[in-house]
Amino acid sequence: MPEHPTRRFDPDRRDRLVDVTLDVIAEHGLAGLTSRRIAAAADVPLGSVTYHFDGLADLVRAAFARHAGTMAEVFRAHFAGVSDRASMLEAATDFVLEGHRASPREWTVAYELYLAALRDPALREVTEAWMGSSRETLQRVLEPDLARALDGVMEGLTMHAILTTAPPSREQTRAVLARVLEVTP
Amino acid sequence: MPEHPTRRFDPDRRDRLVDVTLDVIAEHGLAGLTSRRIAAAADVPLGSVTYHFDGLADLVRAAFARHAGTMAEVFRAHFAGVSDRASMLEAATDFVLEGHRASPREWTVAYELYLAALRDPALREVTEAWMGSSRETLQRVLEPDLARALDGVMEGLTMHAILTTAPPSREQTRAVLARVLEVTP
Amino acid sequence: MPEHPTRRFDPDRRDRLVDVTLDVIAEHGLAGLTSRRIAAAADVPLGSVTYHFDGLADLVRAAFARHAGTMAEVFRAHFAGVSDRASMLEAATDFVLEGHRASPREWTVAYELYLAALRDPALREVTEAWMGSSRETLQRVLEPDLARALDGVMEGLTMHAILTTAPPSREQTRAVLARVLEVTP
Amino acid sequence: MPEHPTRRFDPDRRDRLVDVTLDVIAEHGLAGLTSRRIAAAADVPLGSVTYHFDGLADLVRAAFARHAGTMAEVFRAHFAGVSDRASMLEAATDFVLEGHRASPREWTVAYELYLAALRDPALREVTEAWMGSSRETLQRVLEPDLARALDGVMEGLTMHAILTTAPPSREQTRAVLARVLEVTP
DNA sequence: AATGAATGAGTATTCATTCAT
DNA sequence: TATGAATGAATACTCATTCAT
Repeated sequence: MPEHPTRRFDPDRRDRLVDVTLDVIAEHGLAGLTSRRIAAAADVPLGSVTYHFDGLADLVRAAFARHAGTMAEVFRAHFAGVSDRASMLEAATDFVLEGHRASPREWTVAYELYLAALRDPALREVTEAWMGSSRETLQRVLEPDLARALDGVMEGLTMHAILTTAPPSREQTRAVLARVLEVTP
Repeated sequence: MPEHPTRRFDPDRRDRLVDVTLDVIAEHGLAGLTSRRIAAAADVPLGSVTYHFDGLADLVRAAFARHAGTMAEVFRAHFAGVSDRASMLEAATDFVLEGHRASPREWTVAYELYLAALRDPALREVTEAWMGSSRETLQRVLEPDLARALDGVMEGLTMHAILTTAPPSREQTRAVLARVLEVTP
Repeated sequence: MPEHPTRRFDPDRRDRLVDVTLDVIAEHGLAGLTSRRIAAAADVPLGSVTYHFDGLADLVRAAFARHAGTMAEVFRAHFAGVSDRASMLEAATDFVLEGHRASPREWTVAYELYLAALRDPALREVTEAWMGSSRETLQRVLEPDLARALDGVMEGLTMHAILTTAPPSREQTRAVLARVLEVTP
Repeated sequence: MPEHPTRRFDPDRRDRLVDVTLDVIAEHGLAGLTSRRIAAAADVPLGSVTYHFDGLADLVRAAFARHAGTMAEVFRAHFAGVSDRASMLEAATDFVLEGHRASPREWTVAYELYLAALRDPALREVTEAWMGSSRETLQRVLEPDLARALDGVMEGLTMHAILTTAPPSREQTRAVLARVLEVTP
């Protein structure tokens, strides 16, 4: 008695493959991503992967695009209530600290995307769009140069927080962001 | 007609394999790193790779360790002449701008290392040591918290500069670093 | 967004599949013949191939049978006006020269059929019938042995003409056929 | 106890793969040629095929080249003792009759080569060289035009003899060749 | 009657690693 | 000491065919 009694109808499969691909990238890295692992994680026969996508690269692009879209939306939502620099400071501080605490998986995938984008122009479009979206979000309150600077600074602080075993304190993070934003802490 | 005319004496081979491994990682990513590519790039027989190292993972660790060591030393040298916050500002600004201009290859490899370290504890030691060295360098002039903050900020600005098609201007970079360092620009 | 806008009524589809199969064989060879290529070339959904035929082998047989039938009819028509050896010589000369010039595609398919027939008895019937028809056509004017000989000789000359980059001249071809037919040129 | 006790040294393997490839082509046709079948027929692990050759196409080219070379040499040897048209007639008659009787396998492979050459320029070189060699052999005794004609005629008669269930008689074959060669039978 | 989704067997090829030489 | 030949596991991908809809 087979484990999959010939599942003939599964309309969300394409979607699930994309999600599962991000899981596999998070766990094994792009270097450890294989069709087999994806198929196994999605509980789907191997041939299904190349049936739904034009090869693994195509699936990877779809997955990264979804990830970037999700991340951009999370970013937008996180800063939705911000109306001035003072509240921006609080939101940015939270973002860095929560970011590395609550979603290391997401950041790991994001860094894989960054790296892959250096070699794949199609992914470059994804990262560009994501960056653009982030800056737009920040520019609701900040002038362009400052938005860009803050974006870079948050990125660096988050990254270091994720890479370090000893994460920074809230005060440290808040203090440096306050100076970048020229807000008196 | 052998491709390798029996090069029997080649004492630097182990070293060269390590260097060449970094080249291959820079060009093809960790995902595209194979023993065969390394051997070909080093103009060395395939068996030589697993003869000199206990498998590919071992060679990768040696390569990343060398890379981190080199980068730490470059960092130390770059900030060697810094004696106060004002000169630190200039050095940091140069570092970010030159970094993304002059050595995208090195940064690419560094990001590969960061990601790989998330999964390989042995590499984690390498990144920790590197980070420690960087902070030590900065702490010659800055108090620990500020050193740490500057390190993260520089990382983020460099990374964004490398990922973006439109790099930041020197003024922008300098301005944000000045605020982080609390130096009047 | 379906690629095929539900073409529900298409009575000639079976026929078209047979024709298109010959096209694909001509272009990619029997080794490169796949259901997918046929479906794509016929602008028909993949399932349609195995819906109308009992598998690919069945379709291939139908296609080769049609090809042989068409070729036999062309042959018959070409020699329809021949009434004696002299006019046979002209017709045969034309056949060899036009054959390799005007329809290399058809000969290519024919050779694929010959080879496939060596392994598939069902196709053997097709080639036997075709050969029989050809001889019958020639025997309208020639005695059996000569008909058979001429058939073989024309085959060989056509084949060499198709395979060679430098095709033979009309005079050469005519001269050798004249001797075979014992007609004073 | 494995059937292959890790056979580590087998210097003729490359050669054997080429020979075995011709066997598989003879039995299954180019359409039925796979690396697995070759490996199994050569009693060799699968990876060995692509270790010794740059892909299956490369091996196929090597195999066809060897086949053509062998066939050309057989041809040369067969006609070595011929000194005039009369002895040429006998040799040619034997060639056609023995050819289809003694070596249908060889001719099958040859026809596969002809077809493949229509699509692969590299194989075209092989067939051109073979044809050139054949004509050279015949031109030792015959003028160029006649050599060419005889070559084509023998090809056609052999082919028909192989394809037909009822082979031609020696008298028939001899008679038509005599007329082509303008020798009184 | 017709098809798009699905599948598992099969494809060529690449891989890190082993080991007889 | 060093290597080229060798291997079997793994790779991505294609295939003819099935079948629920």
